[in-house]
Formats: sequence, structure tokens, C-alpha cells
Amino acid sequence: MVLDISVLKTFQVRIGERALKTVKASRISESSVRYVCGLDVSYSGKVGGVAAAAVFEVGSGKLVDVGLAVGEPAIEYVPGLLAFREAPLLYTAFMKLPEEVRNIVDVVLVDGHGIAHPRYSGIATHIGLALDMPALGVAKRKLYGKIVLEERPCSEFPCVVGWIEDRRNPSLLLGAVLSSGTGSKLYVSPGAYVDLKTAIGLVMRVTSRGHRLPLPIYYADRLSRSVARALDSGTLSIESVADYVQNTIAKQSRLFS
DNA sequence: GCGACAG
DNA sequence: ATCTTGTCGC
Repeated sequence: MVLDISVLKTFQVRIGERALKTVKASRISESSVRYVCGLDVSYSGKVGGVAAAAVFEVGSGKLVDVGLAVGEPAIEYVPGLLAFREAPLLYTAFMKLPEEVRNIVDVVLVDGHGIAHPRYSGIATHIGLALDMPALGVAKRKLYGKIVLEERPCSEFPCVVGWIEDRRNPSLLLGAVLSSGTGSKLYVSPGAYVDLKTAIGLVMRVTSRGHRLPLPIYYADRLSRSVARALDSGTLSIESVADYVQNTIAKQSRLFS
């Protein structure tokens, strides 16, 4: 089937309009968040994509549970349309979590942008609206917007070193640029049901020195990647992925040191 | 026309 | 995202 890019973009315009409204009134505050779910996808030559949903407890700093989904990505990668490729797999991974775990998740962190997107509908926006849950994006590279760097440098890490403003509406702040300390930057933007200020605070709260990515996303990244490679090498069969996950949680200290 | 372009 | 050797630095 041929994918009609213009149709998908039109759909995103509506998604984006909705998202901008939800982002004004945050459903959560930084202090009310106890559990954060990180979402990421890795690719394997044999089974396509492997998505992981890693639930992280802010208080203890520990991994609580993990959901996994394996399958072919919906479409090829097109800048701006990442959500149509990866969101279905991420959504499935989240739903693989036990219901009692899903219900305690306060906010979702997605590898990619939120409203810092040409149509204000990055993958974190799609996920947040689909799950009807606060979601924000954490990207390693810029996609859209004008980067305005802060005058004053900062010494504490992570910290805000700049902002992402909308080229078509400079008074609208779409996201923030954070620095992890080693000079590596991260782009944070609200996805849905959370404002920028809260999003920044949350990311800083779950990011530890030594790791560029917030821990929930870091865990999701490491797990999805290890599963993808294990499936490729034949070390793991697709039927025993569930057991592999449980085993992984048990010895997380060894895998995520 | 030219440059930008998440994962 | 993924493909990959050696190499710079703590």
C-alpha cells in the first residue's frame, strides 16, 4: 500500500490543535508524580521493531516493571511522521504491562519530540492523546523550531541551556534545551496534558549524572536493544521474550550499571 | 531553488 | 534507528 503523506499530515494538524490546548492546563505537578514510564523502540533485522515500556519509581529510583512488543513498524521512517511508524508498537508495549501497573503510571516519557514539531504533533503527542495520559518528549536532536540559547551558562546538571520557540509564532515556547553536563544536549517538549515547566522539572528529576537520557527512557532503550540483539543472534526465541523480561527485571542491577 | 530533517 | 575499527580520555 502506498502511504499518503498529505493525508497523514492533515491528520496531524488536528492532533496538534488538540494537543496545544491540553498542554496549557497540566494534569500533573512535579511533586505529584510517583511513577514514570519510559518508551523506546530498537530495531532488529529479523523481527522488525522491539518496543519497551519501562516503569520507573521516582522515590526509590528503581525499575518496577517492563512491557514489551515485537513487530514490523507500520511505515518507513519519514521526518515528521515518526509517530505513524513507532507509536503503534509503543502503545502495544505499554498495554502489555499489567493493568495494576498501568494504573499507577503518572506520566509517560517518549524518545522523540512532543509539540516541538511542525504540526505540534510529535510521537509523544500521539502517545499522550492515545493513552489519554500526560506524556512528554525527550529527543536527542532538533526537529522543528528556533533554538534560542540562554545567556547565562549553568554549572548544575542537568540544566536548561536554551529554548525552542515556534518560528511561525515566536511568542509560543515549544520546548527546552537541556544539557547533561558532557556538552550533550537534550530537547524536551510537552506531548499532551502537561505543561513545559512541569515537563522540564520531571526530566531533571529522573535524570542522573552519568546518563545522558532520563532513567525511564534509558531503561527502555537498553532493554529493547538487548532483546532485539538477542532475537537476531538466536539467543532468544520470540516465544520466550516474556521470561527474558522477568529475568531482566530481577537482575537489573547487573544490566543497568 | 536551497537547506533542514525526531527515530 | 543501524552498519562498524580504532581511538581519545577518565
